[in-house]
Amino acid sequence: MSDDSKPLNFIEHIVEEDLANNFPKEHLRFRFPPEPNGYLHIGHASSISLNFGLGLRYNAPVNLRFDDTNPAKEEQEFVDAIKKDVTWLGYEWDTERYASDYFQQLYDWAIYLVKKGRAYVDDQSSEEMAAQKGTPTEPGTESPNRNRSVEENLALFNQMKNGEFKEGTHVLRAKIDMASSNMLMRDPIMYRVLHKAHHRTNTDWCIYPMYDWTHGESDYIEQVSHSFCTLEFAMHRELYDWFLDQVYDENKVRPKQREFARRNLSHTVVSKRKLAKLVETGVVSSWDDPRMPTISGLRRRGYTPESIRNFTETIGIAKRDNLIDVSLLEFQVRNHLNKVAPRVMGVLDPLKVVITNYPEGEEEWLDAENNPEDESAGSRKVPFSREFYIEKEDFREEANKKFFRLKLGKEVRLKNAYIIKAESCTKDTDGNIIEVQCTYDPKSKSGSGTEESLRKVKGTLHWVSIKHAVEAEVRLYDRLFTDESPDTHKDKDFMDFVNPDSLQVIKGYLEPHLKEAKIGDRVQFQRLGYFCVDPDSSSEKLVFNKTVGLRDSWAKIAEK
RNA sequence: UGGCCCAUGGUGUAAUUGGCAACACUCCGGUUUUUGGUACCGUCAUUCAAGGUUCGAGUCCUUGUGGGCCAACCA
Repeated sequence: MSDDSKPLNFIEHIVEEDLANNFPKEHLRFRFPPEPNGYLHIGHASSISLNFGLGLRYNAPVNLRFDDTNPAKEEQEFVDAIKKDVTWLGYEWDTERYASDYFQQLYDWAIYLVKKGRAYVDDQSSEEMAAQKGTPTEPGTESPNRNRSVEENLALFNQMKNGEFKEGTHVLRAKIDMASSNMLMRDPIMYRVLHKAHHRTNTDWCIYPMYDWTHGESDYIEQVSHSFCTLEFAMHRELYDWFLDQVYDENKVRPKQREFARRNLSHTVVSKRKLAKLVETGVVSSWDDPRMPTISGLRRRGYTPESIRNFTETIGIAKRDNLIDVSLLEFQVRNHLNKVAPRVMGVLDPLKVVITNYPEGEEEWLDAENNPEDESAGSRKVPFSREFYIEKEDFREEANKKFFRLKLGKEVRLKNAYIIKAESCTKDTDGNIIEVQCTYDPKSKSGSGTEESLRKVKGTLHWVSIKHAVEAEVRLYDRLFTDESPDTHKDKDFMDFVNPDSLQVIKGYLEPHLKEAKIGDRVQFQRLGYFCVDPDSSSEKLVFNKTVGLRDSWAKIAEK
């Protein structure tokens, strides 16, 4: 089911071309193949929506395959996290596969290659082999073990398998071409000895297949028609094809590897190794710290699956190097949250206001619209009283005409409430304003329909009645790195660019019904931004994360 | 010194495969607004350079220039 309303990316063009050349549509099959050695990040989101998107587009199955060939780095914890993230993003895989499911088949094929004289056991040190490998400009030299007899190779490989050798002493290599201009073709390693327990096969094996030997054959076993990976694997394609040639049966689908450019997001890093370092060094609290570009971090930050999917869709996929500005990502959350997040009022930097002509002890519950973008969201009641908070930055003793907020002698509308006028203010001994005294127009109540209520005043402020306010911890986030591309500097480490002020924890005062907010709830604090309830939150202590601010054109005017 | 890949506004992608350079974001300017939000309108590139083929080139060819990748018992 192809959707022609949108232009195709180059990957889709490849599939379309194959279809046009009579590749049977029902043989289309894709896969998303993460290594379970860390958490998924925003870069993976692109690969996920590419592969699963293709599945949806052509109604073809997509496997979730764990590339688990290195027990030294992989853990069940990561398998679970990856499954959770893919599901959360809204995709369904056809079958859950593991490269480790194919260890026996891979081993049998390896024996077959040995028998064909296409693979041999090498017992040199890695240093020796590296020296023989040559350089990109000079051909390598052949290993003295390259021409062992089949019998000897079989025997040695069997000993490797049976655990008779120590790690690092023996490998199985493909016999290809030590003079190839492609370094990967210079007799690459297929198996190494690793006396480590695997998270799924435990100690069944002590030899483990390398990526190149595993990946293409796994695609072949699963009959994946198109195997998409990132550009750094482009050189691997020749090897991928060579390994396939060894076992390929004409009657089966032959997987095709093609490469696309990894997506780079500005002001962050997307490499598991670097993300792991941020966690290990305590720069962030965990893999799901809301500042992390991981899927779990974005989830905790308040991002929606829709916004991430829309992001990957709009940035597309291509082959050139890129540095995607975070503003493209932020736009997508704002865009989605604008439609679905209930509006509430919260004051994060409080300044007390007293309405001198409002009866002491009185309170009234005013109607407040939950979402102007969505009438079905209904309304709620918000308590109003003589004393309330506004944001400090919303009051100035005096200011120019561009300042639409509260200033002495001028009027402003309190959202969903009354028009008030600032009469005077009091300061502490340091000269800081600590309270503003106002009068209000009792006939100006929002929604009352009176002439006064319809008066236009330039500014509208959010507020929270002090007596009714609920307190909450609010965590504000800034970009994790001060540089837009922290890991591309040859002379500096990415850790040098860590933003020391990426987290700010403050106390906020919220309208009372937020006491009922549940973990994961997303709201808009009007005029401030989108926030969500953090998992650290409890009935005793509310904790909110700031997802993203609203567009703020006042900030730009104020700068001038 | 070898091989492979890439080059379109500030950012990311398109361009019916040789036929008027489009979309989204950002920026700037404006309209609407009981969120300085949203929505809406408008401004912002002749496609890295130089040649060539062609009636016609972002698209094909050549040569440059610039960038990325390749020598882990990682994936």
